[in-house]
Amino acid sequence: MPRVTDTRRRLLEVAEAHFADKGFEATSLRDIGGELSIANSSLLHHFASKRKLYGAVLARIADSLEDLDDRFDADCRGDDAALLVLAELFFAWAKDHPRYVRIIARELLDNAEHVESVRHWHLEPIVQRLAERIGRGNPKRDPVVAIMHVVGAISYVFVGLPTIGAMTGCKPHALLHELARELPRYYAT
Amino acid sequence: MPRVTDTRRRLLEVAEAHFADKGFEATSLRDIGGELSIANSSLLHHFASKRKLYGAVLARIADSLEDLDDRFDADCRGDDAALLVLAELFFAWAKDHPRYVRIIARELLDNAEHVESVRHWHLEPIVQRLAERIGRGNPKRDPVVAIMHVVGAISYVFVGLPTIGAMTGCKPHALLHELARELPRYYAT
DNA sequence: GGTTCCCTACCGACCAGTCGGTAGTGTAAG
DNA sequence: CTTACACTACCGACTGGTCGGTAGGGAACC
Repeated sequence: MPRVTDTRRRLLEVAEAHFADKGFEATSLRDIGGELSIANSSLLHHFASKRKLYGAVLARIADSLEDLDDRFDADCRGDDAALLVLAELFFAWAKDHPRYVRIIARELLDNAEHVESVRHWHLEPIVQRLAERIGRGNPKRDPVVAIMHVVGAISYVFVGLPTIGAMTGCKPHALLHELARELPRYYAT
Repeated sequence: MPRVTDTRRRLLEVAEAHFADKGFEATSLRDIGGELSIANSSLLHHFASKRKLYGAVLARIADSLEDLDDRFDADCRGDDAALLVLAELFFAWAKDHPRYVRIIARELLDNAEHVESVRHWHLEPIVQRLAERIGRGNPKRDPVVAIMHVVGAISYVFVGLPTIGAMTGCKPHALLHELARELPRYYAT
């Protein structure tokens, strides 16, 4: 078990930013190391390969997703508006971790590796418990479709925010505020 | 104006598939040409550069988007449920052109170039007319947020379909059918 | 106190391979 | 003869990854 040195932590942070910005393929190890004035050979001393480094980034996302799941469990207790709770919770999570949202979106697009990462994230049980709980509160909606709808709409908005802002002339911050305000209109029981 | 030879058309088709599957960076000209047993230098005879080739793919998407806009104009005449019309129309479009959906999603993620492509697509006036029309029918919703919501949710579902299907054990086709059936629940006035 | 040994962290040089793109040649059709 | 299209043979730039080597800090031994 390797000690988590400071260098390793900083490399992870920089790598996360680059992967979120440009994706796995378009990011070079020299870019990442260069930002911290570290030779790529030194980077490879901390992470055995580019994929391992990427895996470490994905692992942090998985942890954060489990936190989110725990929070949903806590906030949902005795509440039948589970879908709205999920929407508001996921919105807040996306606002806190826009990079994670981007990386997940890229992972969905590069379906070559998605199976691996999905299994690696232990996501199936989370989604299934989610679906079960939401299905209980909203018997008329397909719970899986509802989850996709919530996560998809919110993720897409966060990913496309700068583009959409530039296109419509709206301030990104104002758009986000409006979306948050209107979530009940879409996801109330 | 170059004549649209058959080779050029086929190259465009293959390029589109590769760009949608793996993205711009991860796609090599040799991959594209190889699929048609054409040397990469021959490919570069038809398209002066990789970016130009990608640009040609984007141009086809722009054409298709304008068609979609025209159809929206036609279907919307005298209808105040504009948002639902948009949702159903976009759903059908995405089903017909899943590759386009993926390429647009990638374009949103790689915001380095998005400004260029958005301007290149003449998308601003389309979105603005859309927003105006939808704002008229749904005075209580922010029209821009509503458009993002529709396009985002549907796009994300299409992009993530194989992953989501594998995760939940649902058949992708069934999920799509359910989503289409439930659109009014989310987007009726 | 030295000496020796090992360890982690880091480096520059280098590897084989791939990338987008160029130059020059051949050839079949109009 | 010209034009369009395809080829082979390259090029320089860059990629992830390997290699041998080095600086420095502890710990064990004489």
